[in-house]
Amino acid sequence: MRVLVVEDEQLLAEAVATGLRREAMAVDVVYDGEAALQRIAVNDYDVVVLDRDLPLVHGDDVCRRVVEQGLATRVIMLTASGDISDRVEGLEIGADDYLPKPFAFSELVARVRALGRRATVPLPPVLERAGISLDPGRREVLRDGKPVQLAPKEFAVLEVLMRAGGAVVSAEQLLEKAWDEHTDPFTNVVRVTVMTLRRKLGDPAVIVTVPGSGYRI
Amino acid sequence: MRVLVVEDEQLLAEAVATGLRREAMAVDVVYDGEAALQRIAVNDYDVVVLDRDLPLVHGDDVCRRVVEQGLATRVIMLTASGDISDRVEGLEIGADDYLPKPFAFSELVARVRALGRRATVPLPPVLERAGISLDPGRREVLRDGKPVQLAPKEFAVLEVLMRAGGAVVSAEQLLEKAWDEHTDPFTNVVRVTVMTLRRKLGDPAVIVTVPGSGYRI
DNA sequence: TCGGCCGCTTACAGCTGCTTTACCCGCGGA
DNA sequence: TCCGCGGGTAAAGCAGCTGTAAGCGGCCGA
Repeated sequence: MRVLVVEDEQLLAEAVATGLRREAMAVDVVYDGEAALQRIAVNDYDVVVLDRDLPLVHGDDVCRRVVEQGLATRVIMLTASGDISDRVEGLEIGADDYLPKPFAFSELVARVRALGRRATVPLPPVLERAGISLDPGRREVLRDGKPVQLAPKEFAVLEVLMRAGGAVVSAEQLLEKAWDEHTDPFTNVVRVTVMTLRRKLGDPAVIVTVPGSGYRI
Repeated sequence: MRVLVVEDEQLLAEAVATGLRREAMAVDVVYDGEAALQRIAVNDYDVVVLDRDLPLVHGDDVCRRVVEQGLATRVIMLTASGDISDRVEGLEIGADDYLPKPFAFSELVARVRALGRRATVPLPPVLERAGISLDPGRREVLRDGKPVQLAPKEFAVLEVLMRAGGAVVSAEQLLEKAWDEHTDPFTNVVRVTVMTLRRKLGDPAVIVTVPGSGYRI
């Protein structure tokens, strides 16, 4: 879990950071709103622990920016006063949680954890065709239900062919999608890779050659 | 909801108690720390409203005892000052909430209610997969039911892998999620940490490497 | 203050897989 | 018949990835 702590009071900021680190979280610390915006732009945080009263850029504005950009990042606002109106304001701005100072540390940990749990990314769908099942997320290929061990390049080529959905894919297109741009255009790699792929996938053949055009599943 | 109010200033104690009773809570009142410990040992309170400066036994000690005994009881500390040093101390002791005097009564009610809710809704976000059980709250890992001792970094890496739900996680992603921004991008830590993790988790292997891509559970 | 654990780096060995090279076959047209 | 071309296959070299050992500084608890 990656966390950014934004708090101008350095003593408190460090205390919070070390505490969270003890909970096995990866914590960055900044002391003003401007630095916070920079870090958020660069890194993909799960949770931002955000003081409201910040130098340079106010905490509310930092929070708004996070919400505007549609990031998966969650925000916990810290505020000096325990006023209820503050809480309502904070949630209106788009914070996901709100914690009045002074707070119990265990409380903060629990809330950071709860927010981090929400940020789960959906897995990409499994591609199926002609007895082949290819799972891009798990990097796993099944032939008639049996796992097949593929090298990275082989996997990449098969994935391109599967995504083409039965259409013919030329060797040039395969080079373009499965290799980077620095490869020799007169290379033989595609033929070799397709060959090993065919061998590993076994009979009956799933990759057919379309003479003069390319390959197809 | 069962509440214990511990406050040596009898006038204030009774005022708080009647106020909470009006909110349909069952409230007991004691005026010193020793009496508080007795009551806590006997009754199963949802929330304890605890003054810090108490006769006989200090509020901090009462709070520690509650935490040590692993009770479901939540503690709200009432502190005379909203001082920074108080806050930092509070982090260590383990109270669930802090309220600086003087406070608005509505605020106290809101917090007691919030804590009571949380007590009834225990969060069980235990991650399970492939014979591994990981409890983020308790920072505890079980392999086939047997506890495994992990260093914080090892725990963080395992947590990221578990949350990925069987998807492949690249070394870069692990760096991103389990380390902070001060790490060298060309580092070798991931490999080393994964190695020690594998060693500690024992056979059969749960973390498999996907060549060229990363790791997967 | 000391010892041990933790996190990290460095160094290295083994090996896998990518790529090139070379060669094969079959086919169609001159 | 020969030649060129498109395509398949085997082998080998090499680069980069991966696992592992060893060591070191720092922090924390005894």
